[in-house]
Amino acid sequence: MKPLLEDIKQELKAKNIYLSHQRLKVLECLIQNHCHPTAEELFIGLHKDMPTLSKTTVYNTLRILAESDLVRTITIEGNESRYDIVTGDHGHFKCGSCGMIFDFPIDFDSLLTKELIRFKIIEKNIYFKGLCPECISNKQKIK
Amino acid sequence: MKPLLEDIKQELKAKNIYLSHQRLKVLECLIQNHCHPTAEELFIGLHKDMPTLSKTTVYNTLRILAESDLVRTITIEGNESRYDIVTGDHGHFKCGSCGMIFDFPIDFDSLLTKELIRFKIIEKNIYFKGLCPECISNKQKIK
DNA sequence: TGTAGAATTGTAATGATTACAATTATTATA
DNA sequence: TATAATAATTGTAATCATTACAATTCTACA
Ligand SMILES: [Mn+2]
Ligand SMILES: [Mn+2]
Ligand SMILES: [Zn+2]
Ligand SMILES: [Zn+2]
Repeated sequence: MKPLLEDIKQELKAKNIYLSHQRLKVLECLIQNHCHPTAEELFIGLHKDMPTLSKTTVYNTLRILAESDLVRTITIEGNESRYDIVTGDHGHFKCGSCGMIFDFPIDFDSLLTKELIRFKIIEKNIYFKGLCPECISNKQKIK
Repeated sequence: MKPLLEDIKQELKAKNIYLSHQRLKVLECLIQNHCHPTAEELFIGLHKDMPTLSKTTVYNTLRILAESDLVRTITIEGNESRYDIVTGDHGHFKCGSCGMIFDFPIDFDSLLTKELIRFKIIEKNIYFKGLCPECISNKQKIK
């Protein structure tokens, strides 16, 4: 599940991708924050300790990591991409009230219907929208 | 599954949404083309017969229809929204070679894990990416 | 140490979508 | 039917995430 930085470093070396200071910081941030941040959020968080960091570098790094399958790009909203260091199959739930994104497990085998038998599946994505338990109970209180 | 224009007209009337000429044409186009078009594609297709049509109207119409749950917004790529007149639960497969988007059935009950038991699910989305049978066989020929 | 190649940076460009104000169409009312 | 109020459409400008690009800086290797 949760990947270790050391393992990722190994994979990067194996794929001949140079691990610069900036790239390392982006990776660390993704590993520590499983909140599926946007590029902007990553930039803001990293910029505090790295005032010279460029937003372009954040985007470049995320693209390289995604192309190497070390990061998964999540598109839920259409006007923003989010990034997930957990690349294994799992679903995402976005709460429409607080905006939080939750992971949940998925049995992908049960999804493979006969209609897809002749298709080659490379990437699988599932996301739900609705209300998280916290926000549901908050609404109850207001009533 | 495939909705009829008459049924949609009824629903619009029930929801007090005025069915203008432009909105009707957008709906007709979505019903006739199950290719999950973008707003741009809809605009180009409709503009031939309706030179006065504005792209803003296409966007406005799609937003209203989506808010009324008569159209489903599909975000697969992140830099473009696509629209589907079929609002019932089903999955989408996008071929990375030809770009076509295919529908496939989904057993959503099998997705409801205990982790989501306290969440209120309002919208469910599944999309896969990969290669369609046609493009797979085309690759074989090249070899 | 010098140099070629790669990474980073800052800025400008792109492109989808939205905001807005003016115009046009529809509906309700007299 | 004429009039006024309301709603929809249109064209243009603005927004905002992302990308392109050229200049600068860094890294690895001889
Ligand atoms: Mn996740
Ligand atoms: Mn569909
Ligand atoms: Zn919530
Ligand atoms: Zn294909």
